[in-house]
Amino acid sequence: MKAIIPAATVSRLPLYLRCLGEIPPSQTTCSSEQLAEGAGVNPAQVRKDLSFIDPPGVRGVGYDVAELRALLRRELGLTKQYRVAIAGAGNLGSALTMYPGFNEAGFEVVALFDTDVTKIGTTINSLTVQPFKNIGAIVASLSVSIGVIATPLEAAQEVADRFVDAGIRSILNFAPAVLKRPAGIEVRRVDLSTELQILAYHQTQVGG
Amino acid sequence: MKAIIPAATVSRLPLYLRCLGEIPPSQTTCSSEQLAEGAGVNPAQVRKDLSFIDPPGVRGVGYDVAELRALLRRELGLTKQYRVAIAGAGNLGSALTMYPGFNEAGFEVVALFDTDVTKIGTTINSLTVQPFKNIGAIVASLSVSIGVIATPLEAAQEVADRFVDAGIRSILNFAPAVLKRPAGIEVRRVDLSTELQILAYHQTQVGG
DNA sequence: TAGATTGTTAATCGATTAACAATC
DNA sequence: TAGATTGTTAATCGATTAACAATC
Repeated sequence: MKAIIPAATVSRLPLYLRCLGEIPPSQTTCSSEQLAEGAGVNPAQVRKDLSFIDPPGVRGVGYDVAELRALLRRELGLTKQYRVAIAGAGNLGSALTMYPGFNEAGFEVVALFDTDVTKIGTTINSLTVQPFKNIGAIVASLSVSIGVIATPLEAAQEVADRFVDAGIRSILNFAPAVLKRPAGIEVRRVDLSTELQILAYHQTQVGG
Repeated sequence: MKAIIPAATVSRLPLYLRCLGEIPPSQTTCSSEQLAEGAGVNPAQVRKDLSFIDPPGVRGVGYDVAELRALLRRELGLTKQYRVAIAGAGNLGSALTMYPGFNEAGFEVVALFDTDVTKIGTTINSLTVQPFKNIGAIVASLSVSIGVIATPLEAAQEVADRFVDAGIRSILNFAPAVLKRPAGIEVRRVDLSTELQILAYHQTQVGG
């Protein structure tokens, strides 16, 4: 069992990884200050974060770019490919299916579900929309490990329950719902309307 | 000037608001425990959060649903309508333009920009895609106050700069970039790939 | 050696929560 | 009154950051 990395640190590691990817090959070493700049955090934060993963840093020199990159990928579990299923083939689900960033980051969308009979059987990004009731068999046969909920609010809890039944333990939820789920199931919520509401609050603050 | 509400509290207020919206009209009062359940937090957290906005709570009774709802909407600045401009008319930008949750929450997408000449002039959700270079005039004439970046990474900083030039002070950024910007400009970042990477990390933890 | 930069400690800061008096 | 539930304090917890010895 690996050391437990604080959640706040885990959420910053991908930023460091991205920052490393933007460093030109001519530069073989980088400092915590450079990573901090790229991630928008404090240099001490970077060093503290990296201290959880036994980093390849050399005092007076910095971090070896290639080594740190490989280490971060290993720690984040990105050395293997993850297969993703998306529930909800509406505008958002379709856009996510075609989102290039997922593939770039090593994730592959392999299944797309909907309950709407007018959508089932249609093809989006060379993926045929499947009836949601087949989720169990499809998730098992395609070894899906991450489920994405891109359905309306009303369907979200039901979809989450079926995902869990099908053996999925990681869920990315775009519906504005706080999902009930058993222990051990990780849910990340992306709530687009809430993000705008938070921005709206700040407009009231700065004299807008 | 209003009291400053901690950022963590601000990000939970929309959850309480949503929870209140789901309470049937027959129930005129609700407890911190009920709100906590709906938002997935501790009841003490709810009371503490609400204490920043002088809540209409009555000891032994609870909060008046209608009053608390109105207060939260007022505090979050949701009593007025906000106009939103989206940069990037690709799959994600198109999906966001059609996202029903924005309108439900009181936000109106009034402009959609792209630099791609094959997209300019086409119509998405009855909105004509505009050339990005016209952003200044359009933002001013339509009183846009929130900008959304749904472009590829390469264009994100440039779009942010133009948004700021055009007078936008609140930005929702879907590109995986940490944007440089002047003080007083609020940016919320939604990084879809990073969310998956965080989920991937947890799969390495629980024995996946 | 002098300069640079890490790794780590300890201090600071802020957020969460338990506890309970106030009070309906 | 007894029971319920808020508002608030104080304790706890965890995250951030300044500082600096270690060391290349």
